[in-house]
Amino acid sequence: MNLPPLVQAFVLHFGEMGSRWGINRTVGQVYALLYVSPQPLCADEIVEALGISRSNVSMSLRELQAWKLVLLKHVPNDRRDFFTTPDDVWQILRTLAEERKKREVDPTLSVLREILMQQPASEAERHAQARMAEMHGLIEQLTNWYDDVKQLETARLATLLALGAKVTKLLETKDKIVSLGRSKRSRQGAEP
Amino acid sequence: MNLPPLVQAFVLHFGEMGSRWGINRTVGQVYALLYVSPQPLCADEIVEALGISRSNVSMSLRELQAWKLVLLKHVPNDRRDFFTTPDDVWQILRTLAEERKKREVDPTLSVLREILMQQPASEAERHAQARMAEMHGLIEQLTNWYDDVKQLETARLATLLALGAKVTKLLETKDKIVSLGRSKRSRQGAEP
DNA sequence: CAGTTATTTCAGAAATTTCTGAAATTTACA
DNA sequence: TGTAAATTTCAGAAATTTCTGAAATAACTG
Repeated sequence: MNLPPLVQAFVLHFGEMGSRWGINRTVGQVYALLYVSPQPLCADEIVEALGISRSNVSMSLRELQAWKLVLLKHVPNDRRDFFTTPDDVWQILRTLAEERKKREVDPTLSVLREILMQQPASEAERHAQARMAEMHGLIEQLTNWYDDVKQLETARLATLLALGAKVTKLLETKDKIVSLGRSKRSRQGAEP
Repeated sequence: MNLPPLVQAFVLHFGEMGSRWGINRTVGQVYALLYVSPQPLCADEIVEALGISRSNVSMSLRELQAWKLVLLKHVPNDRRDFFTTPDDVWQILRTLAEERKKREVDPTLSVLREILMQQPASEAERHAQARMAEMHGLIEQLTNWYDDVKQLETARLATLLALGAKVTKLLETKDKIVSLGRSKRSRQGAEP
């Protein structure tokens, strides 16, 4: 690996973290490298920087593109493919959330729903279904929130984050606001 | 594997999902089994239900206990250890969030901070640092929000979720409320 | 205490994942 | 077109992770 020390530290850390996330080490490193690179890189530059095989780079890039975390760029008068990461970190966060939801949360919800449709054949199954219903309910609440919030522009999202828990305090004392808020949409009772 | 079909479907799905999360298949299955079980199970019951070795069960349980996702229980007049999952799904969510933060987010923040302290030795390093600073800022905003929100009791947390994006809409039109909320900068601020 | 049961540890086997080099395919342009 | 550069594919090698059985340890019981 042939990188400025400071970049190397970052790339190595991302590699480690990658493994914890089911993403593999190399994929994590490639992403990290592109993320901090001042300009798009071509595959051979990645090979050079990380000291891994050309074919491994090809597969890692394909994976990252599937996640929409890395974009193909073309440089004029150069046949090679170049790659970058989107540069708005908030956008990156959105993409990550969306893709993880698609791959992990949605399939889980659909398995749960499927199971919950079935007729329990024993007390054990009845209890299991009740537990799964709790889990299903929780995930549904979370994804409803997510679906609602993901459409906010960055500035508003930042505002919402900054506000944090204070929101509920406000609501408690000022519940006319609640009813005002509820006029638009009706989800779970927000009453104290 | 020797389980009611409906439970088996759930256990298998959790096993699959486990792999995607860096958690291994067996650990996921053990968790799922305990989650839906009407009463605590001992290690041999898990061996029996999942058809895996006793030693594998022992290691999986140890892992789950380290994550605080599984608790040791004792049944009167029985020397064996029994295991359950906490039954409040919201509590489970909190635990999961807390542990993942501890293992993944905190170390990343500290690596980033460390790197950002250093003097860049080139233009490439300078740019890399700027990118890392953006990432650091984003993570910090998210963790601040999380630290704020995690202390809410379940009912309030549910309220906040139900409200979703509507919060920011409210703020826009009624920004005197913002300043009211902001008067107690830190969390927990009890309001008149 | 001796005997019994329960649990953990750990070396190596088995399974899975990752990575590579060579070959095949695609692409661009002369 | 033909050809050379760029990229992808893929079979198997290498590395890593997971799992097991046997042995060690610990915990209880009579």
